[in-house]
Amino acid sequence: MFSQTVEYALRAMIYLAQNTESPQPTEEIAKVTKVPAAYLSKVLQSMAKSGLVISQRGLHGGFRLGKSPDEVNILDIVNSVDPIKRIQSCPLGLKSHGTHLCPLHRRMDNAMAEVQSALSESTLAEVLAEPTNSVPLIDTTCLGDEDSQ
Amino acid sequence: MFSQTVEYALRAMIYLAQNTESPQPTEEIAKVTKVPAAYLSKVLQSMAKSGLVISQRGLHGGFRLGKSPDEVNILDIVNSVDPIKRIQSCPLGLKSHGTHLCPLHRRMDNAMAEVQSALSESTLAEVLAEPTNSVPLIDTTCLGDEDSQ
DNA sequence: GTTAAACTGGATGTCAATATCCAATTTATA
DNA sequence: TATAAATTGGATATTGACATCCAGTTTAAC
Repeated sequence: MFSQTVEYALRAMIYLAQNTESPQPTEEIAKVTKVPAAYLSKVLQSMAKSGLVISQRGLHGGFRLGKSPDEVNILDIVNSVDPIKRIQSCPLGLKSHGTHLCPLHRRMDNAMAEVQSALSESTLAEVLAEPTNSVPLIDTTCLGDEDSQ
Repeated sequence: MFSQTVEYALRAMIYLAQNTESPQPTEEIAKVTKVPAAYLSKVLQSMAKSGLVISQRGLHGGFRLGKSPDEVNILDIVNSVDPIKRIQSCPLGLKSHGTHLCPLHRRMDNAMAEVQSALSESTLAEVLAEPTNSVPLIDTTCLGDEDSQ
């Protein structure tokens, strides 16, 4: 459903939203998010091109968010690395269908529209503010939370 | 979002729902659905294993629906060839998260749940019964429907 | 300026999804 | 029972997603 690349991009963005005080080097992000560092580098470059993150070269460089966490929603991240392609016209190229999708493709496209809608409703800030025992990227087993679900 | 294989499977099932009087050979289905015949053969085999279609070898053989069109929904078809994998537990393997997904993965999984829900609401029969100028697989440009949208 | 940390871009490798081909088998019918 | 139509299963390409590697460039700090 969602590509591995999307999953990696989301993790990296969460990490950067949790660490805004200074640029975070790829190696550090990779370690915490458990993403292959060399590949994460490409994903971050891709997100830098769309302005989701800002890169800083050189000593003490790394990546930081390009926007405030409350200005970035999940769909922005997904679309940055692996855009959801809506069905714009008949996949069979039937001329009489054109942009007026048949009931089958209308339903498939509606499903994708629902995904877009759902993902666009949550910002990074909201995801991180939600009260929970499962904080994204953070393993609390070492913190003695035996009462958690 | 959805694989090419899913698109092919849906087209084939629509075709079989439109032609229930006799088994339809792969070549014929491929021609109408514009799917590579050799590949469609594999897709049909896959759907035969899950009972969505029934194969008949030999002269006048081919494929026919394994169930009535009103007993097959779109999700059944999608799951038959390319199952939607829900997020069952933390993709990072964080023990403290386990099956209690963090807000990020909860939202991604909810989006997938919405897709499942949307796709499960339409049967083949409903898709084909819906009044429209764009009948699935059928190109009406030759029929003089100049008033269509 | 030198150095070490860090990103950049290109080349390359790996693997699963997509796609093709064909010999073997099945089967209706003449 | 001979034949032609059709699926079956295996082998084999092709392509794009995922992943790795490295030489080159940038930059903070000494």
